[in-house]
Amino acid sequence: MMQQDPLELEKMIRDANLRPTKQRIALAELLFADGNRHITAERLHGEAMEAGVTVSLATIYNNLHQFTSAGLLREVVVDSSRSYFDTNVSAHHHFFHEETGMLEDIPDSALNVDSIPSLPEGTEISSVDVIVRVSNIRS
Amino acid sequence: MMQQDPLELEKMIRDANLRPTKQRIALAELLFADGNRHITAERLHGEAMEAGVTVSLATIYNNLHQFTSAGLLREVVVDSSRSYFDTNVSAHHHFFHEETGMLEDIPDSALNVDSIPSLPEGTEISSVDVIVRVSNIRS
DNA sequence: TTTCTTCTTTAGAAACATTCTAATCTATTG
DNA sequence: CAATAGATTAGAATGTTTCTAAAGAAGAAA
Ligand SMILES: [Mn+2]
Ligand SMILES: [Mn+2]
Ligand SMILES: [Zn+2]
Ligand SMILES: [Zn+2]
Repeated sequence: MMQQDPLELEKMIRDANLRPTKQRIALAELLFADGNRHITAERLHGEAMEAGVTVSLATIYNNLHQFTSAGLLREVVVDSSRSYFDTNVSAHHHFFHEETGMLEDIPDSALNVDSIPSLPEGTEISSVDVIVRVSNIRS
Repeated sequence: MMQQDPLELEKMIRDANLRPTKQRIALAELLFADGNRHITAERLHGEAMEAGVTVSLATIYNNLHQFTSAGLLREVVVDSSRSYFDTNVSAHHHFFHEETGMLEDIPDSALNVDSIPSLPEGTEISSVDVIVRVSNIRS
């Protein structure tokens, strides 16, 4: 994504059939203005507060899901107690830092999933998610 | 695992430095007697009730975590709202059926993760998890 | 077996992330 | 501006998991 221009963000929001409200624009700026991000609802809420934007948690969740439906975000499942949202919607996989809870992209070119086996009868692939869980080397 | 003999289950429990209580043995039977399983806490609780074993949810969680610590189970993260426990602790990956929430093993031989990229500085791999999410083909 | 200690189970409360409700507010359109 | 559809919000509710503290059961010692 990597948009900075508020006008481009507004266009992006409109193109998703959403109204460019104050809150929505502010969240889009936090999410998309500075390159790729992996963020939880709670952290986005915290950043909005820090940025002086008062926005409720319900609105955070509403917008994260609406952006996800519009294909502007994807949800990454790495933790059974929290949802992560990824501004990089192109094909790629992740390192998950177990100590910090941080997600880091693995470029698609750097990891090959070969020979996916025959799928269960009557099903089609929805996505293939690879999570490489890493932890700090204990000395 | 695939043990059936209650005595073997008791030995397994003792080897994990746990006491073979009524509840623990009953849960071990449900988990390990009939081959590999992928199960949530809530469903295991339901099965215990059906089997006539009264056991609290707290005990279900206690034992799932204790079995996991002992290497008898592993936790599989596929859903940001529920934990799945897998009786197959050998290296393998999973199909996740999005409609039903069921997990299915992919034999390790049937899927290769090649060329794992260089890890972030100072980290080591804890695990590599591949989830192939599948859904029913919509006709 | 009795006693002692440690581990285990339990009900219920608490924690926590997420979703829902329904009232209020705002953007858009005519 | 008026009308409408969409958005935001506080707070309640939900669902899963964990915690607390008390009672119960298992193993060890005598
Ligand atoms: Mn969600
Ligand atoms: Mn857990
Ligand atoms: Zn990513
Ligand atoms: Zn499995």
